[in-house]
Amino acid sequence: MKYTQLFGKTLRNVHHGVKSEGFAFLLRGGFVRSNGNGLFSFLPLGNRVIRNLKRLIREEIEAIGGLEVSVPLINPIELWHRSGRDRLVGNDMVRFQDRHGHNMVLAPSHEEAFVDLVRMGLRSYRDLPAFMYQFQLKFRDEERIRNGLIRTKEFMMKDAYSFHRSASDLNIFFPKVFAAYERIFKRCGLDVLPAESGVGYMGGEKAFEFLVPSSIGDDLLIECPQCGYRANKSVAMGLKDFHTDTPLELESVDTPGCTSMEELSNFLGVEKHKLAKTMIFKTMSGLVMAVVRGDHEVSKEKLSRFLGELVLEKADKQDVEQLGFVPGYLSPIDLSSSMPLVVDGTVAKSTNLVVGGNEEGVHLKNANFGRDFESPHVADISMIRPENKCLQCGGSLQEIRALELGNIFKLEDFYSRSMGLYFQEENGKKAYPFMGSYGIGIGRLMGAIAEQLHDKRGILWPSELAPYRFFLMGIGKSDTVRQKVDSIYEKFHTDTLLDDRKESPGVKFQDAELLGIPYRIVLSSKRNQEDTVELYNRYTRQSRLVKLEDIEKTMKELQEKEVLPK
RNA sequence: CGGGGUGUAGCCUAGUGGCUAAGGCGCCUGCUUUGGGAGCAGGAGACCGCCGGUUCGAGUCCGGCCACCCCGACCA
Repeated sequence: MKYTQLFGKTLRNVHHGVKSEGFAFLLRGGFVRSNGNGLFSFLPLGNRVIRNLKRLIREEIEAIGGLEVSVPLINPIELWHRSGRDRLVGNDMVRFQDRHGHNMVLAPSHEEAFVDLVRMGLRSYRDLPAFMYQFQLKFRDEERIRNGLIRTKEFMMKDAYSFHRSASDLNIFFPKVFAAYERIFKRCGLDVLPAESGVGYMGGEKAFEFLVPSSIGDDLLIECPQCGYRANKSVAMGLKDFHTDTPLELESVDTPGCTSMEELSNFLGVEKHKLAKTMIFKTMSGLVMAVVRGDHEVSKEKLSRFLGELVLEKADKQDVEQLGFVPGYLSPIDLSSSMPLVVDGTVAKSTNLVVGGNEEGVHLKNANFGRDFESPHVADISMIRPENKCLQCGGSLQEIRALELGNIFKLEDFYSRSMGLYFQEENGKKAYPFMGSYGIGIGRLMGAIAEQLHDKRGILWPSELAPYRFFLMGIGKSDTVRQKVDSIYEKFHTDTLLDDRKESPGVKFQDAELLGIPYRIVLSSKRNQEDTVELYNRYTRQSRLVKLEDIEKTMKELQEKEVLPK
């Protein structure tokens, strides 16, 4: 490619709102442009990176048997009725009607569409396993759009779905995808951390995320450096401490204006771990009350897991009042409602907690589980804190901010049962396949690579992802130099960006660094006299002189060899 | 969705209520220059986000709307 024919110029600066350095380089280099909040165009250079990412991912997914297909971005809502997820997903999913008044959605994920596709080809156990993937847009009307490509409304995803005859077949297959994911991220030059994660509205039993530590990530990981335990904070387990005393008598106290744990703790002069926090959540089948200690947060993932159904959100004020509760002073004591009460283990074990009085401005001191309030549902529903110890080895835990790049879910037979996808077993009986689903966000991956792999001058693309492998330029007006440049370009033009601009060498050097092209080849009349060319390595910032007669051979070798910036 | 911030030329910015809205980058023309974002000369490019108000006079003050950016959103 000749630079003069390339669309998308480099920029000297971006406005200071852009906090993410990697994203700033992507903008400055002319890789991407924003077209509105959370919406992006990929320019020729950026699109080449995307293409390379896809090629890399195809190689790894097809190496474990994946077949590439494509299902539509738009789904009839009917599909989502059948799985029941139309009621779980909420406002992330854009719904609309076509001109005939048919209800459609922009798919935020494609489990339903794949189940529907597989239905056409699945009759017998002999048709299993099936493993298919696609690169397809997802649309999620995100409430939290941020950091350029990291969190967008519309994004390309590699999503893969596997269908198995049995749970054990799925269990055998699952680690293969896990290993393929590790290879993919490694080839991208990223040190990812696999971690156990929640399942959200994807459903299913077990899930893992692949995350890269990053300050611009939205996830918190809990890790035990001693034994290697690692999980998303939303599902992480740990040894929680609790305090016990001799139970005292239940006592009412006036607590005007204390509707948060912070206020209550300050007002009473009592540490937060001696308070109990009572909250009401919505689920599809109704409301549920949860009690955790004042210094803890409810994990909706853990609560969902315990209930066996997705916890959607906090109940709103009106719902709470309608049930006869006083917002800010919720109490698990004297529950007249039939709503299930789930009590965190730490609350059940602690003594003399302060709980809401279910009366404006009143709390109750010395509440004790088993005496003042009771429930058969005692479970771990609170998030652990970094100061808690590892459940497996007792070691100290640490909290890591990280960015999720991919995930893998064991969906079991949730979708096949709800959507009626079945096959005939050897014995003639009907059976439902066990499913896995496996995603990687392509744009986010590109953003994460730019974020992780850059220096002051620009991006450091791994060689197999770089838009071009060679940046070729000549210095001076010498005709012989130009001819030699042209002759090299001719042989390597598909993998070379030839900077044929009438710019000073400095400008070209700067842009070559910014674009992160791994090798820069410079010919000049000065060097030309010695019949040598300069070969510069973007990662090491070292250059060496190669004899002109050897340069093509050297370039061929460099084309064959994949290199990471580290 | 909540809080905060910002909207001035393609990009980044300056601009006490007062003349014809300023600078840098980029762009166009010509010449010079060719090893780290070159020099000289000339030139084009702005309904100052939109609507309304205050005022003799608004880019500037007030109100509303819109867009974008940052932060927060489970602690009722």
